[in-house]
Amino acid sequence: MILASQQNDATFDDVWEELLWRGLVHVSTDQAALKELLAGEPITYYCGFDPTAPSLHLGNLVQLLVLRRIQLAGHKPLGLVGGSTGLIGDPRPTAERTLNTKETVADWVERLEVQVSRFLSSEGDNAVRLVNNLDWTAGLSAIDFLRDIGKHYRIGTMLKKDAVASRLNSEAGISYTEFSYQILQGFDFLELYRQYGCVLQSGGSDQWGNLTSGTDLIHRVEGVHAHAIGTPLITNSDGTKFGKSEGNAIWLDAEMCSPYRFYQFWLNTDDADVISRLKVFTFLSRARIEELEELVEREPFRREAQKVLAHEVTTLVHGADATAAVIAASEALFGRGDLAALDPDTLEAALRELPNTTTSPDAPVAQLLVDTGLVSSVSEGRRAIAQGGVSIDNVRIDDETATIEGRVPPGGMAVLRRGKKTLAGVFVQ
RNA sequence: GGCGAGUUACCCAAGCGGCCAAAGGGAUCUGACUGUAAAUCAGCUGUCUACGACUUCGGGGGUUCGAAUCCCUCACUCGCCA
Repeated sequence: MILASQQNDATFDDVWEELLWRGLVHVSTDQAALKELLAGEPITYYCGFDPTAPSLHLGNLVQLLVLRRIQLAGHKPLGLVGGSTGLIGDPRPTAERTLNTKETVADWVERLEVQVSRFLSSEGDNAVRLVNNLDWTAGLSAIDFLRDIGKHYRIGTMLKKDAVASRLNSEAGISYTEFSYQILQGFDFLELYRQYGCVLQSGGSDQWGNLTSGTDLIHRVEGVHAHAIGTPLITNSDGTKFGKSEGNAIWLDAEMCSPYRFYQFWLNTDDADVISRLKVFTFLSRARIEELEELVEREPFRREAQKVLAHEVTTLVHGADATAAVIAASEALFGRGDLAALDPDTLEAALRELPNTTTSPDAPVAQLLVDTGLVSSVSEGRRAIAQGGVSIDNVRIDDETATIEGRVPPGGMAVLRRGKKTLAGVFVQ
């Protein structure tokens, strides 16, 4: 339903021009050749997702949307979930990864496959096809691997890849396992070329070394020029990391990041970033985004662009119904100061959208902060209260040891607030 | 295989027998301002049955009235020499 409403902007010559305008191309192979390729007959292309967690996050969403935009231009996407690469671990610049058990990885693969398939159409001639690189590596012996694939790799080239070089220059060093990662990913591309004629891989620019590993291998073995697109790292203009909220990643899974939090994350986008986010994360037309850009300029306090952004992306990830519910909740809770004026049903629905807890009348406020996840320990809760950062129904709590007695009647409910915008619901028995 | 250096709280990094729950910086969080913004200023930042107690300085063991600090050992990292 949501997929059906998506389309590329017809005012662009082709999808390549649109990708450029949306700021989605940071590096790529031959630009002229890519433009021609994407404007021509349907090609098969892919992007891989490694199971490093039970859910994809916003960084992965960028890739999913790149896949979707190219699919909308008529091309055939392959969604690869890295059942084998997830067992090895892509080298991070800082430190060696901890290996997960095979069972864990297999479980995460299943979860990611479900998520990936949600963002791509599975209908028509260019329906998405899900692939798992474990299928062509599980049976591969170490000897065959070294003879058939390893022989095409030069150590000098491998050492020069940024991911490897930075690790070699760090105290962490790098294991042979992670060092080999680039070969596995290169082999994936070759395998997909052989099986499906896949000639394009997209990924984050931090994956560039792994992307070219594949194009180089295909060229060497098959004599064919395959292509790669590296999307830019999404950054916040204030220098903080994008895609984090209070230090936690924003996950696509509703269990790991509630739709309410997800919506709030987008709503709080900085003015300086909101336009580029609209380009990357929504299917809104160029005309519509330019209109919003003007609104940010003219009436920043209305935050129209942020509202549209939050609405669009939340709908994309969690669906229209969930989005309507979280918007209603947000408006109820942030709308006016007077919560008492809200009708109970609206309030209860809003509180259900928040992290919430049911408690007895003599519960200490500091404990409720912990129960609702607003803080991680009682100490932190007391600290927050001491700093004047905690309120119930917009009445500030000034005593660290306060209980809710007298503040919320038995059978009642209340809004527990920490800071300006971290909220939870409290239901009293 | 040999030798040397190192492993401190979310990150970087001081500390080298008691005055260390551990300097400083970054980051987070809270307050003021505000648009549920940015910038700026101020404050907080181990846990708890909370003016006290308990657990932390790679793991384990030991010396000592007392250890992040000394000794032994294991693991890991970095460098130099083979």
